Amino acid sequence: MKNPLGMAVLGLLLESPLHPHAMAATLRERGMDRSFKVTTGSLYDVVRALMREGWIEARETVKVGARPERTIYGLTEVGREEFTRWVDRLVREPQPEFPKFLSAVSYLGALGPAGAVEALRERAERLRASLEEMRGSHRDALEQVPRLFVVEVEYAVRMAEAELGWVEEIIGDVESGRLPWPEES
Amino acid sequence: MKNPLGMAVLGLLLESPLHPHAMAATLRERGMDRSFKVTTGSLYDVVRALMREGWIEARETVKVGARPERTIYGLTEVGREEFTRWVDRLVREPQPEFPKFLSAVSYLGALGPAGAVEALRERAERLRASLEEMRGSHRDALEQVPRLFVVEVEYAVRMAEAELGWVEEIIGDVESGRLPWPEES
DNA sequence: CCGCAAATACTCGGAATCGAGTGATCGGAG
DNA sequence: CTCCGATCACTCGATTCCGAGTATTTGCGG
Repeated sequence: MKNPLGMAVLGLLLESPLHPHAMAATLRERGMDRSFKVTTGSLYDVVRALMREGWIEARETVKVGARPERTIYGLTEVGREEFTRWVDRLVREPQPEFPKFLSAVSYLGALGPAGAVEALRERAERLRASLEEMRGSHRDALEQVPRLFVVEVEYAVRMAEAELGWVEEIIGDVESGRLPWPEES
Repeated sequence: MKNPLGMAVLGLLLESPLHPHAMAATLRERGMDRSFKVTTGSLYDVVRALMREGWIEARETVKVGARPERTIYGLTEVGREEFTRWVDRLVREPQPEFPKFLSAVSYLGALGPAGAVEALRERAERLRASLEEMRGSHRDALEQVPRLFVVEVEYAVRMAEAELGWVEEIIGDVESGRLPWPEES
């Protein structure tokens, strides 16, 4: 059980039993798909895995019309405990992450000074747009629910701001020569 | 071709032809394994994929003693172009990322105010340690190579600082009641 | 000169991932 | 009342990922 989507499922079932499709729908409705990569395929795999571990259980299988059956899953006592343990662990222990931008920056040299500035400018632009959007949805959400339920957006905003700041600084450094390009290329 | 490790391979071959094992060794030596997830298994898959695309080619197969053969790969003209395109694209377009901490923070509520503060404190501690280490290796590296080749560490440091700042702020907010826990839990 | 840890170089198969596909039902425009 | 697109609910298999395993060789402490 390494897929964070499993954590999201447990978190949802804490409130009430659901069937997989409803889980995906709810996660998307609440904008949690910004925090979790929720793809249908993986979802069903994850649910099966949680069953195997005994953290959730099938409550009932309902058949409406001739559609595929909906199996409704609920949390077990163990699942409730594991959920907390899971959150706690991920909060406590920073995991090594490999964002694509980090990879790309490692080879920034390949773009040449002009190309690098060009590309970084575009990134900055896009970051500003995405920040705008995040701040908007955060404001909206705050009118509906307590702040605690939106802290993850505050975190995302903060990180995006930091990245934007760094990108702008590097653009400045390249243009001013504080970040020189070693000969050729 | 989505695996960033492919980009790292192209970047290395830009300098000189290598065999897979040497690629892994070089990447680790240079500390690039902080930017790329370099696992042997994936490496050989990635090399095969790059071959399929025609971005690299087998140069020679050397047999030393009774060890497994080493196949040495070199960049093709297409590969050289694709490398630049790849870097450019990843710099320009922010990709949606799903760091585990973001997932965890979404369910911070589950820990209760005291538990959350406890866990966040530990994270802060670990972040400070990891920052210390990154700053050290950045200083060391700067004496060996031009700044351009270490910008990715500057980025990583900046992001870690931002996260630490946010974590400390949230701890303060919980303790001061600026981030209240909605009833129960 | 003996043994054993580290380095060399890769293979293999199980597990995880995911998107495209399937086929049914529902709502509503005409 | 009938057609069509959206929604419902899930399955399937191709691809990717990766760690454990294999088998040799080199270096070196005693």
